[in-house]
Amino acid sequence: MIVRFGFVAMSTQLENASPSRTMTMASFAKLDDREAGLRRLERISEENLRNTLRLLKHCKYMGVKVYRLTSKLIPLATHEALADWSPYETLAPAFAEVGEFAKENGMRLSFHPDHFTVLSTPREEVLVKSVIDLEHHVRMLELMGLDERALCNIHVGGSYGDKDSAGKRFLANFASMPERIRRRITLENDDKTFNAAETLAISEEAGAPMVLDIHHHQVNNAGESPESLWPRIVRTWSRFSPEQAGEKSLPPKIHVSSPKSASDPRGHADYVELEPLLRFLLAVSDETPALDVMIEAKKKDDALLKLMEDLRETERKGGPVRVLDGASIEIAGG
DNA sequence: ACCTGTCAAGTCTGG
DNA sequence: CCAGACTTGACAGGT
Repeated sequence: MIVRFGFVAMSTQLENASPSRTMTMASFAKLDDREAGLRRLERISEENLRNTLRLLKHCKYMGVKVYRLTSKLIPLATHEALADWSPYETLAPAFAEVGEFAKENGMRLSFHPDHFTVLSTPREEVLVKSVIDLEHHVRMLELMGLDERALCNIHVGGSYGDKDSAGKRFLANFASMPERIRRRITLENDDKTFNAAETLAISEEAGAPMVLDIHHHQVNNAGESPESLWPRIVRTWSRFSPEQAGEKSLPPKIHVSSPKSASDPRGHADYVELEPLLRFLLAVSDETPALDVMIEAKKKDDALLKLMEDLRETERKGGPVRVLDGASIEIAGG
C-alpha cells in the first residue's frame, strides 16, 4: 500500500504566508467608501491566493501531494450583506494559477467547509446558507480548473434530538442539490453526533465517498473497530477506483490526529502519535492499494515532518515501512 | 511589539 | 427561552 501524507491550510515554517487573511464585517461596515472596501477585500483575496501558491511550492519542496485549502480564501465571500458582490471574475487568474501549479505537480487539493454548513438542519434559512456556501467552494475549485477529484468534505450535522430524522433530512436536502455540487462532496464521521457507522450508512445512501477520521472514531463509536467498517468505506470511493476512473483515479482518504490530553480527548494535539496510525495502516494495507492521510495536528506541516521522521526510524529498526520520499511511504501488504 | 477581547458561524447545554 | 460554550485564526484596539 502506498500512503501519501498531507496537511491543512497553513505552514509553521513559512513566515507571513497566511492564506486566510480577512476583514471583519464590523470594520467593513465602518468604511465610508463601500466600493473601495470591496476592492480591498479582493486585494486581500489575491494575497491569500498568492500565499496559497507559496504554500503549494513549499509542499512540492517537501514532497507533499495532499493539501487542504483554507475555506477563508475570500473574506466575507458568502456574507449576506455582500450578496451583490461577485469577486470571482477578478480573482479568476489567481485561482487558475494555483490550480495549474497543483495539476502540474500531481497534487490532491480539497476543501473542508466549516461546521456551519449543515445539510441536516430543519431550519430553511440555515439550509439556504449552507447550499450557498457549498456553491461557493465548488465555484473556487472550478476556477482552479480542478476536476471532480477535488472534493469538499463536510459533516452530516446536528441531530436535533432525533438522529434518525436528521439523517433522513440530510439525505433529502443532499438529493435536492445540483449534481455539480453533489459530486464534489465527501462525508466525514464527527466526534459528537454522527459516528462512523452512521455516517457510512448515509454516505452509501447519498452516493458520497466517506472520509474516515480515526481520531473522531476513537471518541465517538458504537464499539466497532474502524477496520471492520473499512471494506464498506472503500466501496464508497469506487467511482474513483482505477477500474472505473482509469487515469483519473483517486485513493480513499482518512483523517488523523491525536488526543490533546486525557482531560480533553477530543482536542487536537500538536503532533500525531505514530503507533495507533501505524496499527490502522497495517490492518488495511492488504485490501487497499493506495491511501491518502490528512494530518490534522496543531503543528500542521511540522507535525507531518515529525511523523515522517518517526516512520524513517521505524524503517531503520526493520519495521514494515519503506519511506519513499518526503511525504509518502510504502507499507507491507497490498 | 505585545496583549486582550472580538469576530464569524450553528448547535447544544445549562440555567 | 435566552445566554453562554464550543472552535479557530486573525482582526481590532489598547498599552
